[in-house]
Amino acid sequence: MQQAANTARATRNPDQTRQRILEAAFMEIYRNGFQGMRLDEVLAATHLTKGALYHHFPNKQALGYAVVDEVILPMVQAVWILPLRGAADPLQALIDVIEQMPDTKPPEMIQYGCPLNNLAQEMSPLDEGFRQRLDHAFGEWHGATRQALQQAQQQGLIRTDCDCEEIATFVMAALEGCIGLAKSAQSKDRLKVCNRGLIQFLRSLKTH
Amino acid sequence: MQQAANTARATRNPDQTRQRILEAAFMEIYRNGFQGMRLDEVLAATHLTKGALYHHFPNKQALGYAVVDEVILPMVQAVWILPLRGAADPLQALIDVIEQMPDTKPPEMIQYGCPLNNLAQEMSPLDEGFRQRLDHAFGEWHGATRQALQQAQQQGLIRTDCDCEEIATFVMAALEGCIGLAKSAQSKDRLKVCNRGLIQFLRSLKTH
DNA sequence: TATTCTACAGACCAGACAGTATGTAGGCAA
DNA sequence: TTGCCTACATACTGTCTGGTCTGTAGAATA
Repeated sequence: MQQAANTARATRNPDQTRQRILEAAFMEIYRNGFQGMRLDEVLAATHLTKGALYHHFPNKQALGYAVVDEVILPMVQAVWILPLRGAADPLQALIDVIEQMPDTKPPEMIQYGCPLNNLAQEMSPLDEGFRQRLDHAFGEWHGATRQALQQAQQQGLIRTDCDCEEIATFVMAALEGCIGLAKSAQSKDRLKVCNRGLIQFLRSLKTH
Repeated sequence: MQQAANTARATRNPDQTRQRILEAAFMEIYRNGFQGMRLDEVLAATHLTKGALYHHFPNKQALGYAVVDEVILPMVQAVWILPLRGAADPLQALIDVIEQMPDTKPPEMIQYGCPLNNLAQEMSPLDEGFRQRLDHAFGEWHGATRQALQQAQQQGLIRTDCDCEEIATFVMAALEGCIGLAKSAQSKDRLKVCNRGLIQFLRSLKTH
């Protein structure tokens, strides 16, 4: 039995359909994790059906991979990488991004944490495909942070004995830790307190 | 139909049976997350059956709660809290615990991360019962860390302008972040690099 | 206009999985 | 010894879920 389904179907737009699926899948993964994501929920959110989903993606895993590549990775670039580009004072730019985070992205960030880290923590030990994609995103982020630190170092803003590579790694880890702890407490205050510790660390790198 | 099951069944020991279930459930949760844990796998690991499990626990959720209270919480105390008790130099004791971590607890810690944080990240937004129990564990840990810092402060080992409460929170967050990043990379080296950053921060608190 | 292909719709299926219902053997009390 | 309760074993069920299969309307093509 076949009816006209949802009365008015706009002219075909497969790219947009695919994008809608990706975004709905992202939200489901963000809220429930990849294993917790139900394809039926994604379809309900998009008002699509199995046919559409399996036309665009061969299976659940491929959908998950696409969410990482096409949603999460660009998100990381927008939030953590672009704001550092071409900053006059790279160290201050980094501090600013961290300081403003609690207020620029609530309340989802507090409630559900960091999409990148969530998925990395869940899937890294279970699926090498996920791990590599997520680790690649961390790599991009790390590169941008390291570059900002190195520029600050060249400008004489931070001490010359700082290992920017190492510090960039630690900054990423600390940031994810702060977000994670705030999520555990479901408290924006916790995030602010935690971030203050990180900022204190960054300031301790400054040449006095 | 009833047979003697596994030939020799030791005399009844319900407490031990319960403990075996708890430990197997912990391992399953540790590896796959709570949502990913399959009761059948727990039973296979313990060579028990549904009857035993549902005799000791009313449902999967209750089993999860018990794992937090009776396995994970004691584990946190053993790893992060007891080593700080009664240390002559509390700051150094803290640094030691962090520094030795990569070598005292591999390779599971690298592969699967921190049981406490894993579960907190997965379940905090989804189940308030989990969240409260896990947040309580973080609270215990935080208290011990703060106390160590305050003692160090009273001993004149770290600066008086340090907010020990705040720093303890950040130290926990940074540690979980380091472990998480190492897990994402599946690399012990990453953990060492990351921890070095944290230790650098702790040393920066010292009175010079 | 006829044909073909794309982009879906919707019914269906098989396996997995939490939970239940029932039965029973061992130990303890009386 | 009898009766009872605890500590399990085992078969079973309902539901959820990823995935498949078939069908079809619109657009492109010839």
